[in-house]
Amino acid sequence: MPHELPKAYEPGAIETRWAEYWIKEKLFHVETPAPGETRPVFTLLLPPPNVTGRLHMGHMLNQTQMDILVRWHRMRGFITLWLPGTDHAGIATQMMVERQLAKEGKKRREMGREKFVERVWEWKREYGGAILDQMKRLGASVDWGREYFTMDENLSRAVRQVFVRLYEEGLIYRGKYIVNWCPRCETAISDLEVKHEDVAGKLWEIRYPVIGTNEFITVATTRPETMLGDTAVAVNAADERYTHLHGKGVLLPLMKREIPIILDEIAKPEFGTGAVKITPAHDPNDFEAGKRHNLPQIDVMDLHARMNENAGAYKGLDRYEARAAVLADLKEQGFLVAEKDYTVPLGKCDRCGTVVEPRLSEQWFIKIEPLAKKAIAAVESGEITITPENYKQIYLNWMYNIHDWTISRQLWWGHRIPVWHCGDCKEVIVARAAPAKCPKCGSAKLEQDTDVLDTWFSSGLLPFTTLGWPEKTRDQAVFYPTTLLITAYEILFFWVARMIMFGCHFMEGHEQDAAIKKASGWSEKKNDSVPFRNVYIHALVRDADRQKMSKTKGNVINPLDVIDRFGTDATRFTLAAMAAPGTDIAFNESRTDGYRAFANKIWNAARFMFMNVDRIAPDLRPGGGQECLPHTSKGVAAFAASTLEDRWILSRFNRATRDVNDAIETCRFHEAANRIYDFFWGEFCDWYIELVKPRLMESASAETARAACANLVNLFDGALRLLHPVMPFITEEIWHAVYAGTPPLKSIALAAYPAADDGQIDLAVETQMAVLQDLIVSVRNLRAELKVEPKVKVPIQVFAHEPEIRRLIEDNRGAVERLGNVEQVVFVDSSLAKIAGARSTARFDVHVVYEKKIDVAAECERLKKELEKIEKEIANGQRQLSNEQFLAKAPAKVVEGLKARAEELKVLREKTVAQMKELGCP
RNA sequence: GGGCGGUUAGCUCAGCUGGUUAGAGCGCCUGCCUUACAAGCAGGAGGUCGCAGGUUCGAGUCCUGCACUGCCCA
Repeated sequence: MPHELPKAYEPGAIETRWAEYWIKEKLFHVETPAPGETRPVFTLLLPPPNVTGRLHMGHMLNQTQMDILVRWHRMRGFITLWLPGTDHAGIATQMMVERQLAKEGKKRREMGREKFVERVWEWKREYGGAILDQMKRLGASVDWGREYFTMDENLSRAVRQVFVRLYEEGLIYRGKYIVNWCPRCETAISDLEVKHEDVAGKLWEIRYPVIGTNEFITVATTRPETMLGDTAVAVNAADERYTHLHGKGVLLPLMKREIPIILDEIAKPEFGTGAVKITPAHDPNDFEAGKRHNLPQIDVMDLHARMNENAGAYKGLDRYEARAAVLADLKEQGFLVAEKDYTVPLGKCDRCGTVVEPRLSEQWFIKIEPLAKKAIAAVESGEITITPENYKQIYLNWMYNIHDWTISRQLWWGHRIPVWHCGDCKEVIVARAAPAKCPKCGSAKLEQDTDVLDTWFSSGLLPFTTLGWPEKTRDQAVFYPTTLLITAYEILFFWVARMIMFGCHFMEGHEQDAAIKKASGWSEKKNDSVPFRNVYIHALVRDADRQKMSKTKGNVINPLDVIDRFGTDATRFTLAAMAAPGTDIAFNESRTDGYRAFANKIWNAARFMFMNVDRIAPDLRPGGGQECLPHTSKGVAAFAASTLEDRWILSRFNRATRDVNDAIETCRFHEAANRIYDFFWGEFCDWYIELVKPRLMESASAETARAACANLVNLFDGALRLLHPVMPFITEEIWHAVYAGTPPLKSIALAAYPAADDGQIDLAVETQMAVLQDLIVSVRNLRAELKVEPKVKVPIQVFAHEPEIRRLIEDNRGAVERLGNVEQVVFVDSSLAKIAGARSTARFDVHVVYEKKIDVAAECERLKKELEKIEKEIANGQRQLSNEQFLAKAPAKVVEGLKARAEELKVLREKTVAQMKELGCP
């Protein structure tokens, strides 16, 4: 196959083609491993995107990181399972479909539950796969054969099972409490779904007449409309201002209702007037106070937060209209004492932004404490690790202060609560399947509870329900606990914490297949009930100005747009390279543009390689496929290092390999990405390819050329595999081309990931190469300074301090001449430091022989600066070396290093001073 | 009110357990179409690491306080 690659890399077509290929070939499908399997396992659950969702940058970051880890493990020979799916997203989906209906002039309630739910399913079938289709563009190597949806029958069955078991264990209860009620969504929501916000508001002081006196008691409130439901006024027992009113009552204005003055801690003497109104049906604190004092609960609003019949004359008004009306009436009747500016904390519905109304209603709750206990233990004991570590404390703090969880939602879309109510005897029946008749009275008049469960209730179960629970399956034995969970901080409580609680509870006693557990490196873990061994929390993606992306601000960056412009690989690389743990990512397109250039660089390096292969050895293949498999091979086995640059690049490759593996292992994606970038561009392209060129030229012998070509191909193959997890598309494309379209495996994704061979790391060679690089850079630098015409080759003089340095330069004079644009290298026997326009290092002096006069003033300026730097460093070093404490306490390595450096600095100073003198610098 | 972060080059960010000379990308300046790549090559300028103390032989890195800034929770 001739390797005719276009001159510039065009990601679009290539990426689409491979994305389709990977799916069509089912490359990432994992069959259930049979008993006796001894390979290690890596399991990852994709945080299920919301079925109504569209891919955003957060997803892309999340999935890029997961895909890097997944591909890396797969290439290292792990049985690697990445489970994709979507979440039914109760409120969001229902809202979406209601909006669709509204356009047709239809209403949910007119339609009826059954028809509505059918309509949602239709919607789901039509649009629900959008986000997963978008994911395919990213190259996420998930097992599409195991895709799930939280409303699937098997997962729904598991949800019912969980509900019933928790109920039987006394961990689910039903009761009338104050909950967060969204009047727009017409449902209760959990604490976590309420977003708090401070807004400018008012504090009103209202006076209530004390019965049997001429006095008034003044209360302060931010919500005057709720006074219609007041059932007491509270004062603090210790507050002497009110001692004389103990035991008395007040006449509630507007309602003309007699209510008591009670003594309760809820009244803080230092706050406002020290007296507070108590509205048990509309405030969580008042609700508790009401219970303490056996107060009636008067609900004055309906589910739309409109005033109801208990609100007397205000019936039918919206809560804010009622507020205005109440205030006007109070003012008119002389009860309004004051109106002050005040910052009011408001709770808003996370989903729709409506101000939440604390509402008294009957709901289902989970008694969370027993579950939380196990979830705390799992993290405290280290059975689950959380990275970065500060999130561990955040998680624990939340767990310690956890409240019971409202799990019922007044929605139609979701898992309907498996509870039936007997129409005759009012018996409550909790069952896995619909009962035919009431077990208590035998009545057949049974009606299922109308509520559904919080979406997070079902997603909290996914780590085990996706593996077949409640059946005991082989999949569970192999893949549970999952290895890792990668997610954003935002859902640490919503999802991560709940998975831990449910996992530790329902999988208690579970044991992972012992051989696989050992092979995977988890022998030391004692608890196999946890849903995952590790949690990695990644940062938020913000816009280039560090602003949080939001639709209202209009600063949302659509990853697919970025992909269209720069390619998936470049976008993935950007996210990887910027993903330092713990800091948010300010997504900057200029970065992506830079990484597109990187892809282009790789592309052109490949073109260079192919150009030579086609000419010199068209039959050449990397190591006969040796490096592809097995997964235990190390280094670049087929590389024949015959020259300095060969030994150098081999050493650098192994070093990079080692660093990259370490970095990925610990989720330091930015380090992995940068390391590969530096190696590929800064070492392989900038130096190795340039150095190897002479051996590939027509003038070289066929044998030499073929050997050089083979090295190039083998190294390139290794570099592609090293890069593959981060840039899967371009690496796949070139890899297939390297094998002329007939690779030993279906995909580079199945080839072995490079492992470092310490035997191929050679520090001495790296040092030698550094000297040569230093020399070449010095020459280029001098040429630029002397303004030598770019095309003119000039001779250089070199003085080497030591014979071995001289030998090194002699042996590689060709390289110096080529890369330094040098006509001839002439060695001299004494220092050149004094010569104007020479460069000196501790190992050599170099002088570019060229007539043009140098700019003395500029050169003096440069030397002066350099001398200052040297002097400063010398002073620093001397201070330390003359300090006995330092000599005694610092590690020998540091002291020796400093001494050696001091020697070098001395030489450098002498040379610099000499040169300045020679130039006649002031 | 409680908790957690951040402040390093013009911009966006690295800098792991304190150790010789603080790095990258982009941008900027100079010069090059050197037959892989102008999405490129070569060279260069640019930082008292927010401020003030402290610990240490040694601090961008650890501790305390302050300033500014962001986020989460109630």
